[in-house]
Amino acid sequence: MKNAILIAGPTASGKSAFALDLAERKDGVIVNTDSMQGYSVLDVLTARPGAADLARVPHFLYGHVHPATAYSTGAWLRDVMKLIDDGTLSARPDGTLSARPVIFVGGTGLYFRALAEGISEIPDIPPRIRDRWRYELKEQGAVKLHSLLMREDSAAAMTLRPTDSQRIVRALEVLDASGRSILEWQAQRGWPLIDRESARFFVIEPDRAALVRRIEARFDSMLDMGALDEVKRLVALNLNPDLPAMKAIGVRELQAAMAGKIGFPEAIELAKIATRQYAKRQATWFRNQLGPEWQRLRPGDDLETTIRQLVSTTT
RNA sequence: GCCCAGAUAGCUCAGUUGGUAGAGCAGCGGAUUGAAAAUCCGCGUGUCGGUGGUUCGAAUCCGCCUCUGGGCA
Repeated sequence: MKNAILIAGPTASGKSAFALDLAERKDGVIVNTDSMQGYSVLDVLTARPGAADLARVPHFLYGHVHPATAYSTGAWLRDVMKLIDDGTLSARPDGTLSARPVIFVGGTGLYFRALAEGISEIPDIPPRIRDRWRYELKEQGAVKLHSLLMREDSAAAMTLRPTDSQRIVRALEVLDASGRSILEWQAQRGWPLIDRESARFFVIEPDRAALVRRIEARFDSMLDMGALDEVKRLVALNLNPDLPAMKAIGVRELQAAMAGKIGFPEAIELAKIATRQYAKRQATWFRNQLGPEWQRLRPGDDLETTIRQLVSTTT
């Protein structure tokens, strides 16, 4: 896909507004590049674009997955591929097809990497095998599973810390399901879905202190917008608390407060802290994992000028 | 006013019989190939309330002062 525009940024950095403004002026469409905004129910807590935004510009892959589903980088990539292949992203309301600018916006570094650099082709893991290893993790703990991996696939084990539960489980389930080491699979690099030459890469890097202020104000407004009811609706689904949607920031905290385990002021403070810590991890990823093709938008940079240049250069 | 208990990292607190201090949380830095808002790693950031004294040496013992709780009036 040619002329893609990628916009990455930490939570509450204003990237969605930037993308919306740009999409509207370029007659473009927006594709979600965030692991949490794909889930339905979590409208408020994931700061998903609201009805007014959706009416201005076509948005894709927002709220299209039920929280009972364990969505993933691979599933997202397949969803994007489908949108590209079936022409959905290029279609205009009048039915004509022409190159419509596609803007990818979100905060998940791994999704951007998969999109722009590709990800190794690895077969899907049957649910039975996934569940088995996650069960073993709970039963035995990460260190024991790491020892097991060391016996079965020592090369992979040596690239992982014995405490890194998630990657250990991943290595074990890939070996179990495919009979081959995850390292062998990963040795074959994937292909980017976008044409890198014609793409534009932007990452918003806000001042940390200013971002903290925005995070706190935004969580307060989420409460005003019904975050508590949203958590109630999610809890009513009675899902496994290990599911990714259940790990959205604010869910655990507000749930604990509603159950009377902690006070509401404390829950709110904890959620704000978790959001700050998340923003910090995002900043670390963007700072160190994104290549030189990414244009860094620092505080004080004029986004309006950036948008004008984009509008005038590419179509 | 008197009595008691406190005052140590941004916060909550440890600190043995005197040897210039350390935990948790917060914070900062880093890793990151299909649940990534996940998972994991590293880093202590200090006028020990102030002041005078005892001592080779005081967060620690003594005096005075300041502040904060609680009690008695």
